Amino acid sequence: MSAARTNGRPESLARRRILDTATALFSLGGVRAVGIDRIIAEAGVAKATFYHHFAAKDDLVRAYIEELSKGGRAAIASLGRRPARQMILAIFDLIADAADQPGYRGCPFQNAAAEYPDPSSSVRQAIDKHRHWKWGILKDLLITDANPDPDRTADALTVAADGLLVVSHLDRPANLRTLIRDTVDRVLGAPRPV
Amino acid sequence: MSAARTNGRPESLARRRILDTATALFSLGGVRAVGIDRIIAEAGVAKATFYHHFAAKDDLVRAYIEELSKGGRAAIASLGRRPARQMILAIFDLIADAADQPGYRGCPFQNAAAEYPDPSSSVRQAIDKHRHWKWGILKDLLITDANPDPDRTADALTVAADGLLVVSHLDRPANLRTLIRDTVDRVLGAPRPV
DNA sequence: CTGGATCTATACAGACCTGTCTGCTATAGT
DNA sequence: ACTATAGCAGACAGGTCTGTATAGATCCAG
Repeated sequence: MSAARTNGRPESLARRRILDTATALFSLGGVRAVGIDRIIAEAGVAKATFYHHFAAKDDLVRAYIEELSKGGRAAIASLGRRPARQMILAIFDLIADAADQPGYRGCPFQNAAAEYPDPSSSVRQAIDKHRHWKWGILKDLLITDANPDPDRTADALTVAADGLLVVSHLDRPANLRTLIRDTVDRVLGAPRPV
Repeated sequence: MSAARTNGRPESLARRRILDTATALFSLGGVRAVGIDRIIAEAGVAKATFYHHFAAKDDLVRAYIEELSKGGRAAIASLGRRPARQMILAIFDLIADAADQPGYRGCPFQNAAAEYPDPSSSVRQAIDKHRHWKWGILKDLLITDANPDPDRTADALTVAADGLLVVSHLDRPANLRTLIRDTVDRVLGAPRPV
């Protein structure tokens, strides 16, 4: 599956290496802080090759965002089927999984957005697309769960997810998984343990 | 009041202009994207003067964070006294006030943190200090409100505040004030309107 | 009245950045 | 066999960045 691009040819190996390297470096160090020179050096690729595949750095950044989005979709798809409520909890647990990774630096979508002030930039548009997709996933699960107000509750869950992503990075709470469960329970109105 | 620094002399006018200019430019454009040259140009200050007051750019960034923190404290202090629960809601409404500002670009603390990956940097430490202070404010209000678990609920409110700051910027919901009230109600367990 | 602090103006070093260009090689489809 | 695609290597232009240095003006306290 999916070693192919939109046309028939297989994806270029060099392009793949560039994208993988960029994903690692951007996530760890931020977008502006990582230069093209470093990316092509660590990817083992000539500069001309880079600019053959990407018209400018911003195109790489957009591809990086889309790569992250693809990864997020795959992570959720691989969760398997469960009841809607458990599904939501499993999705939120992915936040803890990410935070457990060494070198976790917070949500890369939020971080990238912070470096692109212009909301009409292609990078921000790619981020918007991902966020809209994720919101739709949550809403669908809430509908399945017979939630009385899925739109509004999806908003509240989005707030919770973003907040947990920020807190998991900046405050590094010891009991993150408990905090996640507690937060989801508060938003969905479940009885909270003492 | 308070035109004085730690020593007896009044705060330097040039330093004040630098800090005001930096606050405006950093908030709007990000930290890395705004250079020293632009700051001193718009502040109307010589470069030597800048480096007389700040040893390096990072010192200015730390001062910028502390300036923002001071502003946040002042904003909360100026709310006046009300019952604890209303106080919490008033604090959260400050998020909507900020989002209504033209050129709002999201929480400047979150944005600055995104540009400083190293948690031990002085910038991140200043951000940590501010976050800890804010958490304490919320906890104290929850104690006053006779909340059964003020620590855990302060965590949940912090999650809510950070999430609302992200969402108010990236999603720009039309009914932000309603979303804020709804979120706080869910976290504190109040009956939600249909 | 003298020395220190504050300030302006400007030039410069050295690093790093993005993006272009030239040359050359190898492979694969038509 | 020809040509388009993909790739490597490296130089280079032109800009921006931080931070330092030089040289002089102003003001105030001891």
